[in-house]
Formats: sequence, structure tokens, C-alpha cells
Amino acid sequence: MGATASSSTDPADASAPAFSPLYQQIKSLITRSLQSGEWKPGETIPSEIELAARFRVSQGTVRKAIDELAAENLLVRRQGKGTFVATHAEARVQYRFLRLMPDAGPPEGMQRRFLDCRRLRAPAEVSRALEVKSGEATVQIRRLLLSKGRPVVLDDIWLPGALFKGLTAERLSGYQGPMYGLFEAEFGVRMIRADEKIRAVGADAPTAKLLEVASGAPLLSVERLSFTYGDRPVELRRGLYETSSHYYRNELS
Amino acid sequence: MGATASSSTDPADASAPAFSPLYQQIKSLITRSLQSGEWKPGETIPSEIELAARFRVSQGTVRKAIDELAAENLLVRRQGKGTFVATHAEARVQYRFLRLMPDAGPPEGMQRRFLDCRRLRAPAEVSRALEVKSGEATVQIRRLLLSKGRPVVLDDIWLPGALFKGLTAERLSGYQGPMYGLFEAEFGVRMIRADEKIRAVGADAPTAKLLEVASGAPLLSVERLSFTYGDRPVELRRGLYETSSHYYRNELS
DNA sequence: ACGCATTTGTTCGTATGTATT
DNA sequence: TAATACATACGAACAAATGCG
Repeated sequence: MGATASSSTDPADASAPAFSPLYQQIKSLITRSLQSGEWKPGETIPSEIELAARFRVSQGTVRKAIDELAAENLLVRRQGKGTFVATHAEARVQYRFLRLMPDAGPPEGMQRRFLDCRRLRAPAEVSRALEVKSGEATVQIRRLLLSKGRPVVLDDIWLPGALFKGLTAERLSGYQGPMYGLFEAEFGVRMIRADEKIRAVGADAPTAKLLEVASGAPLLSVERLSFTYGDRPVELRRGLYETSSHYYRNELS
Repeated sequence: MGATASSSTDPADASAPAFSPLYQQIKSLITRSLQSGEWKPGETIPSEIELAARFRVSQGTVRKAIDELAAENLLVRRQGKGTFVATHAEARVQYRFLRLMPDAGPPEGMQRRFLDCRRLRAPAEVSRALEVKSGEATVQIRRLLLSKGRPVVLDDIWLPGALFKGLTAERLSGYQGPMYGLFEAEFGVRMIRADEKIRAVGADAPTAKLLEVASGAPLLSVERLSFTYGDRPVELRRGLYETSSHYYRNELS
């Protein structure tokens, strides 16, 4: 068997944390290539046959590894065409992270208005969440989303400054398409999954003004921590949603 | 080859809606057995080998069918023991439907207090959601969930009366464990998945009194429609959550 | 329009490993 | 220890979708 895979005659793979099935090892090798940028979002990865040859395992073993990566939404399989690196430029992917739906009518692409984009030292709470040193540089973005001209979402976003050098309000405004698409295309940071904590809160005065609601009006507070490869947190976001004609959709399954 | 599966020499399977892969056909046969109650929640289903013999296909094909059913949380595989019908009596399953977490401390089992359980004709909105005829009998339940003695959740639940004959406040109060566990054990109705619509609302006067908050206080409104086998809606639930020391957890992946 | 090569999808068979009883 | 059941791994063949010449 190949050099990479475990072997009954040569079990001395000192570095590995523990035993794991072959397909899991292949899976982590593929993940590493994704992480390193060997294959970029939207591109195809090598065919199953090629990967099998490269890793010196059977096609079925590669297949099982890819199956799991596809189930985790890191890869997308397309019969007859190949296997592609998932990208936030695709509609399907966007709806995984965009949960606010209008009460009536089809899902809408809301207008964006960037209110602020500055660099500042991370507050304690932010640095803790993003796992950067306290006081380290972060990018802070504030934006409004509007539906039919009326404000619906106020987002405050924090990003680690080290990963997003050169991010400005102009870059944000100029980019068409989802913000996560910009992040992956321009900064090589791909959001894989996120945890959210949702509450109902009353609007404070400045927020009420921005969202054009009465002070104290009930708003949905959505606190999101997003992760990239290797479960590294790379975005903290706090959104306030005005839900009188929109709702947050969730599917329990 | 069985009577149901397609065959290259005998493609005349008139009844089937369309062609589908063998393992999909096996999957739907297994689903049918689950639905009919041939294997009950918590029990094992026959081994892969036995099922392969029963359906006249290879073990690998049965395996792929079961893989998908396990991914959909209808079955649970346990190496060395067998494959089990999923049940709401298990902790893992419960947390798929129980999203409210305390800000501090471990997940808690909240106390329940049933305020009401009556039979009445379905209001238009309810009958539409549950897909029963307008005015048909439904069961309506109202309950409070308490954490450390303080009310946190007010639930209003509607069920199709035809499926839940004999459901009373006493049955509900007497049953230890999750309500969905009662439903599956006593009424043979298993909740498979659910759609939720979440908003922020202000507490009206009666609600404020029950939840011991000020009138107009922001509450999370969670409207849930739950489905059983075959995507049949069997529960409509509207919850109001007091989120000053709890939050609704969601994972985007 | 047709056929061919490529790629993923399905199905079978077999052998061996690991967990449970 | 032995039997059982799921898990992993390999190999092989054909089907279906796609794109190219």
C-alpha cells in the first residue's frame, strides 16, 4: 500500500493523533489541499480516479471521503462534470447563511448600505470570540439591509485584521454579490459553518432611528460566529432584524 | 429479482411513478415499513444481510439505503448491535427540536405546567396548516415551561383530533419525558422534521402576565409546523420565549 | 446529429476489521 | 471464545450525464 496510508507492516506514523480509517485520512488530505488553496472555490478538483492514484487507494475509498466532504458542503458533485469546490457565489450556498425571508412574495435580494468600515483594536468580547489577542487589530463593519427601500437589518461585523488587510468601504460597496463571496474571492477566507444565538430585544434609541422603528420596538437579535476550515472562528456578527414583514426561517431535521 | 425492483429483462413496471435507483426503491420500502409500524421506535430493524435477502439485492445496496435514512435521522446505526428506529426518548434526538439554551450553565430540563388541553374545531389558519378540513376537530394544548421556577416559554399547540383520540391534560401531566416521546409511544405519531418561522414580538397583556414580564416586553415568537413520514403535517405550535437569560441556538452548516 | 471519451452514479461481490453480546 | 452486526476497503462492471469533435 502507499506511503501515506497506514499499513499493517509499517504502523509507525508517529505524528498522527490516533488511528483512523483510510477514508478519513484521505478526507483530511483533501481538506488540507482545500485549505492551502491548491483547488480554489468554483474550480473542479481532480477526478476520483486521479485522486485514487495520487493517494494510492481504491476509487471507492476516495469516493467515501468525497461523499462526506460533499455532505458537509465543502464540495459539490456534478455527475458527468466533476467535483467542485463549493463557493458562496452560488445561490444554494447563500441561502444556508441568509435566513430572513419576506412574509409574502419570493426571496428577495435586499439592497445594501454600508454605514461604516474601520479598523480598531478588538474589544475583549470580540477578541475572545475570534480567538485573537486582546487589543489586536480588527475590521469593524456596520451596514444596513433594505427591502423595498425600508431598512430591515442592521449588521455589526467584526473580522480579524490580519486576514482582511486592505478591506475598505469602497471594496465592499463596489462588490456585487454576497459579502462572503467577496471574502473568499479577495481574501481567501471561506466561511464553512456558523453558530447563532437568537433573542428578542427592544430597540435602543440609535438603532430605532436607523431601522425607522419606535424606540423599544421588538427586534430579533442574531449573534453569529462563523468558522472556516479547521473550525477557526473568523467572523463575529451581530444583526438586528425588524421582523414585522419578514421572518427568520429555520428547518429542524 | 423481486417484484418491485426494475429489471433489465422486464422493464414493464407499470405502477411506478418513474425510474429510480435500486437503493432508492429499497429506501422507500424501508420507510414504508417504518410508517406502518412493522418496526417500532427504539427497536432494531433486521440486519443488513437479512434485508438484502428479503429484497433480493446485495448488502451494499441495502447499506446505501440505510445510510441515507440514518442521515435523515430516521434510523440510528450502532456498530456491533444493529440498526435502530430513532426515538424521541433519546437525548440526541430531543436536542434537534429543543433549541432554547440557558446563557449560563448546562442545558436544563425545564419544568412543565399544562394550562389547558381541549378539543375544538380548527380555526381556518390551523386547518390550512395541518391540511385538515376547515372546522374539523383538533386538540389544543397550552403549556408553560419554567426554568428555576420562573416561566420562560408559553406554547400553544394544535394537533389533528383524528390522530390523537384520548389525549387529555392528565395523560400529558402524567408522562415523564418529552412530549414527542408521548406522541410516538401512545399515538404512533413520530415527528420527523419541522419548519420554523421566528420573529420578535411584543408581549400582549395576558401573555405578559403568564410569563411574568412587562406588557410589550420583547419575546421570541417561534411558529413551528412539524411533519411525520411522507411530509404529512401533524403539529402546529406557536411558542413565545422569554430570552433575557436564554437564547435560541442555531447551527448553520 | 452522432458518437466517443470523461466523470460521477449505481450495483454487485468479496474479504477483513471492529464492536457487542 | 465464538457468533453476530455494522464498518472499512478493494475490485469490477455498467448506467447516466456531460462536453467535445
